[in-house]
Amino acid sequence: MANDVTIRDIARLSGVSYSTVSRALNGVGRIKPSTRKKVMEAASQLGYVPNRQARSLAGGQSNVIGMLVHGLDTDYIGQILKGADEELAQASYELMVFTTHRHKNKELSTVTRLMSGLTDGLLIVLPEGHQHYVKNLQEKNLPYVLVDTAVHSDDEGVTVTATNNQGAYEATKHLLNLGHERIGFITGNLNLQIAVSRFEGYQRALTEAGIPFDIALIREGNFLQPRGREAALELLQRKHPPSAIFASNDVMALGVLEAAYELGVRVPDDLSVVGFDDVASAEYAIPKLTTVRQPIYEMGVVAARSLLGLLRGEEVSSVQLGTQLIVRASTAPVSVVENTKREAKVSRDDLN
Amino acid sequence: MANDVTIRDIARLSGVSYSTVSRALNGVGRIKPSTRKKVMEAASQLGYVPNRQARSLAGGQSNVIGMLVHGLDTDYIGQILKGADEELAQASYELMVFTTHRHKNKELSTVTRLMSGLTDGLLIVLPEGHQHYVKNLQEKNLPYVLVDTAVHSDDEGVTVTATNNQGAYEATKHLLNLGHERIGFITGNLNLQIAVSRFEGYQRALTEAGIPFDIALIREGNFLQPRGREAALELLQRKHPPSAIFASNDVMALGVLEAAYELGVRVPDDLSVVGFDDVASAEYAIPKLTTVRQPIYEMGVVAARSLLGLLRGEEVSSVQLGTQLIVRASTAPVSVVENTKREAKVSRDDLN
DNA sequence: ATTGTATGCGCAAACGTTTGCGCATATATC
DNA sequence: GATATATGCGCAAACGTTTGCGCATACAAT
Repeated sequence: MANDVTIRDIARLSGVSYSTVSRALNGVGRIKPSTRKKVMEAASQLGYVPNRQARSLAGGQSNVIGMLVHGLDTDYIGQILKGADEELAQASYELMVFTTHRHKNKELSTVTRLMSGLTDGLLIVLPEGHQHYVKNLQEKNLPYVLVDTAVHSDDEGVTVTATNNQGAYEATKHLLNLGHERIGFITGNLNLQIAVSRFEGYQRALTEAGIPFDIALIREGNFLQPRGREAALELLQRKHPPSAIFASNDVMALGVLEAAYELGVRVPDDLSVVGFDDVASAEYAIPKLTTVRQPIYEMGVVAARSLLGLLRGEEVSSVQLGTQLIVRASTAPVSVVENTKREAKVSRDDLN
Repeated sequence: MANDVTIRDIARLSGVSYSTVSRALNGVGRIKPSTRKKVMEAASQLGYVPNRQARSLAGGQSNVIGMLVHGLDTDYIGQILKGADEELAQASYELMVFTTHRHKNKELSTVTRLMSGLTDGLLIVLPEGHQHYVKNLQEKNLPYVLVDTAVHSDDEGVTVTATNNQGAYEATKHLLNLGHERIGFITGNLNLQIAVSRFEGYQRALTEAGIPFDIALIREGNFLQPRGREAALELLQRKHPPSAIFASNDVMALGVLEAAYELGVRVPDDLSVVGFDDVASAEYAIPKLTTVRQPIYEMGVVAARSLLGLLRGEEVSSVQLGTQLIVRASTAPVSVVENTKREAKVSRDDLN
């Protein structure tokens, strides 16, 4: 608020006009290198900090990137934020976080209008409903990148996603390699493309192994822990329970561990459990959770990098980042006892 | 960027001058109620969204609140953010998150200068180093609220904190009531005032119960999980281990659970464990963790509310929010066996 | 030497808003 | 009914920046 140094102050000190100062600072237009140097020195001597509002008002860049998230309560968002933040910092962009739930009752156009001008570009991390924004943003030609969001057609924009299908495939294969044949699966919220992809990866691995897909081993989940617990309770209390459960995310997998603990089912002795994401608590779980690491931090980094590319006017294409199976203590070879028990029961259970 | 509606458009539609529109919108200055109504209607009809940069440039408010955090990787920050965000949303303020680590190499004045103008006020959530900012902000008279930060003198500003001392006191008392007398304690990072407060609360409860403070049961921690595990391993492998361990935060308590698991020490049968914070994973832990719930979400809410008060020019005083003991499954009465074993060994161990 | 062209820089308008000042009208006071 | 006061509104300046345009100057080509 108080006596901040402006480009006029720099102009006075360096003996040029303020428009020259602007050009020197931004490196645009013709300017004599020596003049530029002189101006830059004066600027740093005075400790000049550009006024972002004035800059953006006058049609320049605001050097602020907006990030649209639905809420801030998950570790998942935090990681993406962190990745994006650190990448943007290097390009001296500030990051502004907007939560969308708060605007629920407002018009979408309000949100986008608010942001154009305020921000130079947007990182959109919305599991659903992004379509509503996209059209608006394109009209305003505000550059944006969709993070962890599957799109239906290419012209919805640049996306950064993870190999959900492949990750689930590999996790399932890991269980198959351990000798598991009856593998329970708890889906995510199937409205979300990522949940569908993971489910498909699971099915693909089974098919490839020649194991018939058994609908009785599938439970629909919602990515939340209580549902993971309930689903696991159901699966484990069946006459012929699975020897492994693959949950579509770690939080639900923790619910599976909880259910197993309640029922006295030992993990990994009696039951192998696999999650997805590799959130922090996956490593703190007891036993430590085998999971598919999703490079969420890197997704933030890559998304930021892509957006910066768009801002520079470059051609940017969508990116899919690889997932990685992290084998910890919650998976083990299927026990022989379990195995024979299953063999004996299999005919009866099939009627179920 | 594109044809946004400005106050001049509203002026044209409602047949008044644009300065009248500004006054109507902001509710300042004299204006005829009927005119005001007319303007407001025109504004909403056109879907007007104020241009924040212009507003702030012209000396008005930006309606943006900045939040200063050191990083975004913890659930803890996420909760505060969420609380502040939702409170600010109601007052139609936007929240802009700045991470400070990124500015490490820059001058502090750069950060504060950047923010004045861009933001109307600041929420500062920095466990340490806030002093450097405070002076700068006061000079610029940018209102701010310090969250979860102990200050040394009142004129450092308004703070919102939790009753760390009392919370630790109650947790310790809970263990004492269960019959525990040898209670291990893992401190936080003792550079931080909150860690010191928790330690003092622990000591206060012991003193009050007439139990001598035993330095051998104290381990210095750092609020991180691996250190919690190591500290617990040390304590549990003593000749005469404690029957309970109180860790200064949940993450370290999870480390304690891990250590107990590794050593085959059953929780809560052989060892009671208490944490502090009540982070999400405290409830997912096995067994579910008894902990001191810190109202971090509410701290965000209250901090935002306080800041809004400051912006309105009100007199605002610092707030201390209460903590709450959440008893879950990781604590139990000290076992008789354990008890007798202790009695028998106590003389020998005292030499240690 | 003269013209042409490239280069360097300044002037002023523009971005959308707030707000002090002044003018006109309405209301109150005698 | 004249004067004083309150109220409602418009004008224009200001906030700090970018940028199109135009003017000088330098250098190259003729």
